Amino acid sequence: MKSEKISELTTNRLSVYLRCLNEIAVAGAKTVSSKALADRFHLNSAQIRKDLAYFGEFGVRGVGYYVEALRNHLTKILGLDRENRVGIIGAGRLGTALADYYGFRKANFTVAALFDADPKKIGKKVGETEVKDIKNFAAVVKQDNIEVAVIAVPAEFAQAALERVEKAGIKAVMNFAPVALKTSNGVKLKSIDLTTSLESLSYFLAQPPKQSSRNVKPKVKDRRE
Amino acid sequence: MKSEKISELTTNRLSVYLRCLNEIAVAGAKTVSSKALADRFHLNSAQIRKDLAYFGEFGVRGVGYYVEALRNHLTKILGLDRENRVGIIGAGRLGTALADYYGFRKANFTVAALFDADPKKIGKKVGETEVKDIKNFAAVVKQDNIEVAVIAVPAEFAQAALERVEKAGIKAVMNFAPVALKTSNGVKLKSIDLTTSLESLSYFLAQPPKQSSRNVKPKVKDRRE
DNA sequence: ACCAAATTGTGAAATATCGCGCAATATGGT
DNA sequence: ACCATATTGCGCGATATTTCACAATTTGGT
Ligand SMILES: NC(=O)c1ccc[n+]([C@@H]2O[C@H](COP(=O)([O-])OP(=O)(O)OC[C@H]3O[C@@H](n4cnc5c(N)ncnc54)[C@H](O)[C@@H]3O)[C@@H](O)[C@H]2O)c1
Ligand SMILES: NC(=O)c1ccc[n+]([C@@H]2O[C@H](COP(=O)([O-])OP(=O)(O)OC[C@H]3O[C@@H](n4cnc5c(N)ncnc54)[C@H](O)[C@@H]3O)[C@@H](O)[C@H]2O)c1
Repeated sequence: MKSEKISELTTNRLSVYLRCLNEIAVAGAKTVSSKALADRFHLNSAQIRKDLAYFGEFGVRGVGYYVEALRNHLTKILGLDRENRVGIIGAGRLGTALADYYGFRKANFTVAALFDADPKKIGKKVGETEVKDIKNFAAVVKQDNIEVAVIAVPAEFAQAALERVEKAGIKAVMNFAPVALKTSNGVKLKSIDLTTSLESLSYFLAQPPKQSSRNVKPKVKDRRE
Repeated sequence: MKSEKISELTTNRLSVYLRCLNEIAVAGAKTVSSKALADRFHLNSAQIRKDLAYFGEFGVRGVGYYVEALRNHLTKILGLDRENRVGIIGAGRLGTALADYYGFRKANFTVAALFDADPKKIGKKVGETEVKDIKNFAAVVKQDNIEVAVIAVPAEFAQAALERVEKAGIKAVMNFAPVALKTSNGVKLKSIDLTTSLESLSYFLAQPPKQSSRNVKPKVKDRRE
């Protein structure tokens, strides 16, 4: 067990490991080796052992990892053992699609409210979730114990939305607007940029990596998608 | 100009640079320096110069980069100078939200068709786009010149969808299902995993970085989101 | 014509991340 | 009890990526 900084690449992988452990648990296996886990993704087994070792010695030499025990550890490490209450800003196509995404619930996230500025949308329900006036954001956050914000408004309003979120004291934000946002200190911002992902695919089609021995054009490396 | 492998981190940044250049062009500036670009994101200017230098010497010493010229170069490098035709598999909440996402059009992507297995959805229209029977996937791909597939089906069907996509000869795929997919050689897969992103936020809330009294010293590193 | 200021392109140093290889240790068979 | 096999934890070298730092250019002022 080290006391080092944990890279986000590691925490992302922990999430993937946990998902996999859940499947393995359902399948009924009691233990799993780093090698067996590694084979499921295209990962190196040492990578997995190292990721886990940052948080403790969970494995048993000669045996592997006890599935249930490791599952519990990862659940706790990732903070999935307590409810995370979420507010989504922007009740548009994306915001409403996210509002009842089962993946939220699975990770112990509950969408407590949607927020919008459009009077036509305010007061409506999306599934179980009510659309509230963005003007009341801070109050609703306080009342409903919201700790996580999702920004799903058009790019030009995203920075303002973020600032509102920060003023309300929220420390974890997921942003879908294709724009670089500036956060204050201590606020964790995770941006998911579809445009960039798309354009990266486009690059691949435009500049396909050559297979031939005498390649002149650049090859694209392939890790970390 | 080097003849090295281009990392995906670089191509992602190119996309961000291009977006920024478009804004700058609208604002009317003729040239821009790597420093000015870097200040817009939280990037090092040398990083930008190096990213660009992989593809040519686009800058002028003492001056910077000509906005229009660089914009054209990046557009071409990223393959955004030609239409990319897209098929979305899964006409559910996410698939339909994506179907008329303006970010697609902006990057010169056109959604040619949605595909679903549900007879109730087949034949319906989502905006301009018709929902077609997934069984006819290969034929529609051929007829409509589809080059990019988006997988937006439940996780348990995603691998099968990918195999169908590969059989149809498609080389670029974006996947939203929270599952590790196996691709054949030469196929570019870009997975966007909301669950993992969410859980990474949860980790941050559960394990807040320690702060020393004077210095804000994040325990979790923050790059590459 | 010359100089100061701005700014690129890039080799080299600094960091960050990954993967090899192996001692340590648990298990099961004999 | 001993040995063969499995498999972890981890030091350390290998790769990948970022940042530094500076010579080389260009521009504009005098
Ligand atoms: N639709 C997609 O598939 C998709 C995919 C990836 C990213 N995005 C991005 O996500 C964001 C939302 O996309 P969308 O397609 O859902 O857009 P949308 O236009 O359907 O919805 C945006 C919503 O935000 C609301 N809004 C505007 N200003 C607001 C404010 N200040 N406060 C609160 N609400 C406000 C609008 O009333 C609207 O309901 C955009 O930035 C878009 O680029 C969309
Ligand atoms: N909804 C979200 O906000 C969201 C966000 C991120 C990721 N995802 C992921 O995206 C995927 C789709 O999510 P969703 O919420 O749109 O689900 P959904 O249930 O609303 O839609 C899934 C659609 O796929 C269709 N489908 C099922 N099997 C199919 C097959 N073999 N071929 C073609 N179509 C098939 C279904 O008929 C349905 O229309 C899931 O994997 C989900 O985990 C969803």
